[in-house]
Amino acid sequence: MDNKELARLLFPDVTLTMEDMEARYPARALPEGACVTRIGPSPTGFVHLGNLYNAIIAERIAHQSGGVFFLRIEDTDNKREVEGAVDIIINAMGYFGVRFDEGAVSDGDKGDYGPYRQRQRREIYHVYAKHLVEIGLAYPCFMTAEELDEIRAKQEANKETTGIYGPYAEASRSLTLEQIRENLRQGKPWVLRYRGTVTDERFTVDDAIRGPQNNVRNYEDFVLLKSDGIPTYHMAHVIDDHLMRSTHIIRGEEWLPSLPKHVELFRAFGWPLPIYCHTATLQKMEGASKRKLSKRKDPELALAYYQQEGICQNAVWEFLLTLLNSNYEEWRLANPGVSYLDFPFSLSKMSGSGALVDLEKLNDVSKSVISAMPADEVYRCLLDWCNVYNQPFAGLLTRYRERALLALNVGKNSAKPRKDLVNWKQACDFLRFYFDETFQVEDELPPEIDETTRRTFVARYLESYDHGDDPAVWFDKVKALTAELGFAVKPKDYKKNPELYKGSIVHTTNLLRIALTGRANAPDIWEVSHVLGEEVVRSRLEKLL
RNA sequence: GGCCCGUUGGUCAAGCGGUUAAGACGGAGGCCUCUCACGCCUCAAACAUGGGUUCGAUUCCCGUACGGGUCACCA
Repeated sequence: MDNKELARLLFPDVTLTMEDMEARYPARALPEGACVTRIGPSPTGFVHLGNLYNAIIAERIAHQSGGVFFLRIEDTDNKREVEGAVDIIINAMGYFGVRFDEGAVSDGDKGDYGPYRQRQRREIYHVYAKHLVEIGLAYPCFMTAEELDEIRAKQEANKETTGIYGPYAEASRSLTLEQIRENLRQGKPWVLRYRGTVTDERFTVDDAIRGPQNNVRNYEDFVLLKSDGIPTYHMAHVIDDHLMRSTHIIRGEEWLPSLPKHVELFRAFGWPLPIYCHTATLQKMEGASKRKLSKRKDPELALAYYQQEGICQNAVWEFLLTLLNSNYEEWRLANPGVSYLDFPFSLSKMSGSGALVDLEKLNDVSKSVISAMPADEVYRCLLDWCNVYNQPFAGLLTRYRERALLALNVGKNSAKPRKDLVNWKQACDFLRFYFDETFQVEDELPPEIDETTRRTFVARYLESYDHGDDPAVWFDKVKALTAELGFAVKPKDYKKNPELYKGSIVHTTNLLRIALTGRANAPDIWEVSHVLGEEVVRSRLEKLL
């Protein structure tokens, strides 16, 4: 068989060579040690946490080393592609603060190593496909789906390893040039297969996360080009990451089993292997066992879920960073107020086993993150979110901007800042009482206070109320009034001798709190009063007269 | 089923031959306190299992069990 002739027959349009490709995509001019990484999502319309998880690793590795991080759209499967999916990916990544240096952008490409959409790289792949045919490492296969099924059924019946390899590839491998020419002339569909080697030979690849990975050398005649001329993932990965000069391949562990194929191809082309980093799969608890997060059953897997819930972008990063590098929390404690981007991220600190996504933990991280953010930043984020998901509230935030900023600042200046806000959705609910439009009395007034006492208390409170009082003076007045009406000023006194009092200061302050906020659980009364302003304070209290 | 990866408290995890086996979330109790939140203190809670190697194994090796992944013209 004349391989050169076969190559010309199969790829008549290919005129460029591998050398041309090398010239078009030269090695990147980057400082020593700079890493080039990427994410390669498929445009299925569904972006999940795992995508972000891997994106964060790749982004950190690249930017921490002064390298390049890019976005490549892996759209080789046109059956799964969804309209607008590329924008969904770009927007979701953008929402969570993942910034690309180059790659696919909404209306095209940015960068010198494109195209960054695999379907547009068809000609590039064909150069390499042709080369493999020329050197006898690839051949066309005309087997139909039915024939493939038959082979599989036979293998299963014989308890043999399934797939196309060795003897099962013989029929296709041994087609003569004439037979191939004839098949092509008849327009029979074909795929290009790699010529595997059935052997016991093993090889070891060092995974940056998992250490040495030992595997049997690829024996399969796996598919390189599908019948539409588009490559499979295996082929595309090897060629793209070589030409785009990726130094680190960060991808899920589900790729580990196909590593032999990739190593085989890198060697066939004579290229150096990139550094593989196979990440653990995010898991979730189901009953008593863990399982992989699935997009069908787990809404919290979709990045869109975090957007809808209004989970703060920084919180998601911090949360994922704690999963990725266990020393992150320790570092954060030692470095409050510093950007998470300053954290020295390390691949070797990553665990090879799957982490469980714990929403409780996320919420805890989230509370701390928001609590540490300055009020104006919280305001900005909250407003951004509301503009999309809660427009009425966005209107209030805009109309009462000053008051909202004050409200978001409540408890912030203390040594132990409050952690009232968990996410933007919950924040809208929490902040409702600051605005008359959304204020409502949700809790019962304390039953310890009868109606007459209530009226007297409120009337006297309003009489002596001076909006200019500082917290200490204000509280002294409350205490005096509380005592005067027969309530214990110290809750402990009441606890000890309940018969001596009508109730305690807990009840009188709760009366004020509920009148002002509608809730028994709310921040400091004095602070709230000063956010609301004297007019609102008086009007809300007067309703109790 | 074959191959691959993994296994420290409920969860995330530190540990890298000798430790009272960290820490965080969650849980329980307490303190602080005008409620709540915060903060602080205390408690309960773990090395899957059987063999080796070793003076000594959570740590190294092998088997077993369990969990996960993968076996496509999907990525």
